[in-house]
Amino acid sequence: MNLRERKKQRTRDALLRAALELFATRGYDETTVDDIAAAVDVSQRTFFRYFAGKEETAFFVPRLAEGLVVQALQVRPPEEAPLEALRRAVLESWDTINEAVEEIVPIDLHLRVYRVIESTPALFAAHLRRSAELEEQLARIIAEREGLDVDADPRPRIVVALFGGVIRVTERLWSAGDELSLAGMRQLTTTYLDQVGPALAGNWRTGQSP
Amino acid sequence: MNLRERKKQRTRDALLRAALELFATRGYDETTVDDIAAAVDVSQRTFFRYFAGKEETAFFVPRLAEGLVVQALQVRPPEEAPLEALRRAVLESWDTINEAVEEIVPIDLHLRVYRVIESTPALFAAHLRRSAELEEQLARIIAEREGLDVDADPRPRIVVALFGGVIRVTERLWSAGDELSLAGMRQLTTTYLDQVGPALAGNWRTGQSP
DNA sequence: GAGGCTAATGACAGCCACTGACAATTGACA
DNA sequence: TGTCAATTGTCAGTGGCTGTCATTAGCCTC
Repeated sequence: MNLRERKKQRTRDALLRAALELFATRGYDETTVDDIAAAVDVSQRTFFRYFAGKEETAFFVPRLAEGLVVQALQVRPPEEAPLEALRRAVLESWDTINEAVEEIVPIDLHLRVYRVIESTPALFAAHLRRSAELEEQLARIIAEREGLDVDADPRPRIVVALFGGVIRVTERLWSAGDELSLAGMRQLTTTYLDQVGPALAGNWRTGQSP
Repeated sequence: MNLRERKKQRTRDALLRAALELFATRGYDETTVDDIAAAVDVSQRTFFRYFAGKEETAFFVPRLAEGLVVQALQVRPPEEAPLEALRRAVLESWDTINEAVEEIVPIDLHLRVYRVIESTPALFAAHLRRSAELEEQLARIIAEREGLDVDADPRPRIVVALFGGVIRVTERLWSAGDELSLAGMRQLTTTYLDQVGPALAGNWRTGQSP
């Protein structure tokens, strides 16, 4: 990589980290693009040459994570039931996300930013839209695994929607609590996924609440 | 209602209809607030005195519909299982939405706008966020019906997430097709909800696809 | 290693959503 | 009818984002 490329890379990384740091400390709405550019000492115009918008910086890590989940699901053995495959794919991807990102964005910084995403309406909305797109991809993979036509059979999308719903419920709970670690998230996710069966079983009022 | 109030009401309605009409014909991003204000012959500033933002006009009907769903769920007999109650509440609310809105916004206009919502990234994201908030409300009602603490027991939120997921899958499919009527939506919804059981049943590969 | 080429940057102007402030208008009501 | 308050228009400004064009800076060749 020549000097020019290295310089670009450094500018991009600096902008990214400056943006995330500002979001985490000051808040998303309270951070202007000018602030970010100023922190790296480049013009605002340069920022927009590296990122399509302010939002894009906030979703840098989630974007990588989504890619990992898709990859992980694709290599799951096809004998696994859909929900099982999804569960393992997600848990697996969290094991690898750390090393995949740490050098560009410290994972702790991302966890702080994640809280901002969940608590900033504009970002939360964008997050949900991204999740919807990811779910569409996952549904297609599941359909393929099962040898189904995703546009003719609703079951793949339904299962993925259920799975995604549980994940989102977990994310909300996790980001609202104070156990902000990957381990905590992992823990919560498994216990919540274990509740899917009970939640869909007949009568709640006879059993015991967890 | 005195003259002043009537005038305000007329301005509000005119802005709303002008906005929706423009969105439906020209597209959301291609419509500026100035366009909307000009169509009603008021200043841009006046538009913002009636609506918090451009987005708000697009979600006028969905907003009413959400209220109807909440109401409908609240009066469902508590013996009904959660999914059954949700299903009936939604179908019921669609029966009433027509008369509740028709005089302000023709339902056909809304259906055209709904397509725009689904196909415009910014609006779709906002739609998902609104849905998330609605689901939170529904989960609380379900929890209450079942005598559970929504923050201690994940099951209400999980069931509602599943239900919401199915609804969203149907909405997408419906808005992508060309059967743009309430009846069509209703039809799709019931058939999809009927697929929840099969989707969660053991092995897909043994049974027949619908 | 000087000079030409191209990619990256900065500076500037402009659009659009949205907001605050203030003055002008217009309905309400005594 | 005149006073008061609510509604509106105008203007100026902020922030996200884009197009344009001149300038700068790394790259590559002779």
